[in-house]
Amino acid sequence: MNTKEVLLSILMRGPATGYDIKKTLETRIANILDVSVSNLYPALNELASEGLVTCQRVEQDSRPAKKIYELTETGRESCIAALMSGEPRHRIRSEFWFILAYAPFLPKERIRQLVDQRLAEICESFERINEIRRTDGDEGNHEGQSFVLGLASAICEGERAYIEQYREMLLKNIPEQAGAPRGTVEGLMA
Amino acid sequence: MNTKEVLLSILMRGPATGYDIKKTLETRIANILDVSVSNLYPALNELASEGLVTCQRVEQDSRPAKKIYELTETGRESCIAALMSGEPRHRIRSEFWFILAYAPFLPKERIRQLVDQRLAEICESFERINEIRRTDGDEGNHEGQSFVLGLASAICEGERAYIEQYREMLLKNIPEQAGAPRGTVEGLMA
DNA sequence: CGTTCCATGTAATAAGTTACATGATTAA
DNA sequence: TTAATCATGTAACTTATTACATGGAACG
Repeated sequence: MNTKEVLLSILMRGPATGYDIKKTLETRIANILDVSVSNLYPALNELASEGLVTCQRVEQDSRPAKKIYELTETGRESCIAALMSGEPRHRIRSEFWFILAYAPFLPKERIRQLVDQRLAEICESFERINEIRRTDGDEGNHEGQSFVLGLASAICEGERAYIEQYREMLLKNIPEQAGAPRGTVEGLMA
Repeated sequence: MNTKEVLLSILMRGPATGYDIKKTLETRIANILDVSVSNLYPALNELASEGLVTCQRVEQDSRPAKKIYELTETGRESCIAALMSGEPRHRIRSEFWFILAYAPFLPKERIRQLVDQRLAEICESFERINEIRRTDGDEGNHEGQSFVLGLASAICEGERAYIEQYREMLLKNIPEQAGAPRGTVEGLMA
């Protein structure tokens, strides 16, 4: 599943400008699927030249001109075909978790800083998600959307609760100064 | 944080062969940080030519020769320096969640299939994590390791519970046949 | 007077993915 | 006999990241 398929899926909900899509990627989708925004405009132009979307330029006064992208019938079919085949992957890439697991040789102060930073990040996404849920509450027609927002929210809450519960225990077991590693990878694999 | 820094961090726990590291990436680390394994051997060779690790070739009978990589003092310092600076990112890339949120226009049968597939995946990682925790239980010296495994396990359990609780509600709201999209992105952003 | 919002892009480089390539041993 | 484990890599291709580039309007 690549950027173009993501864009087509978003456009299934209706026409939008690049900027609209960018906002959607940064607010709604960031909690769910981290996509590179910088590739947005080139990708939209490619979709247009492939005939999967149409592009209509609209002049505005006292604002830059915008381009409204809309799915063509081919684009709609192409999107559905892509989402019907292929198995979706669920990937986590948490440098934070990795460091906690694989770098207990760092000074305690650094670990403490990382934990607090992560807690702050979780609170941020938690509030971002709940803000969206509050907004969506008015309109009733977001089957999958509200399911997934609830899911993301539940996971944020779970991570927060776990960290707060075991935070002190983790820090207690780390020496104040940077320590030496112990054991070998072979030992760990045994 | 790139592949090389991940490799250095793993080698902080002791010398290992490429294959050892590969196994570690696939079992322990896969739940935490999804890294490309294919880049492993080239990256190890680059680390060796940069003087951050040493490489010792060991012949074996009735097995292919292996190469044991070990951190140099420079490599150790370089690893700590990298992990002390830079802010770790926590990214989720779930095509599964995205499809549920942005593609309720897919046929119900496909959604059902995706949900069941995800549930099976969660069970797998849950068991993989618990297997590792059981193994680690014997040795006592994995401060961060057990913290993070507990965290990953708690999140798996949270996701599983949420999906099982709301699964039927989600499916009930999706029409049997592929439906039309409604609303616009602008509407959703309001 | 500085920052955020709107609105669009390009270019260079770094990284990740997929497929290819080999080959003996051991357990089901 | 089929698959999995051990053990290493290369090459081509597709993505992602980072930095650059512009410019007016609105808000505090």
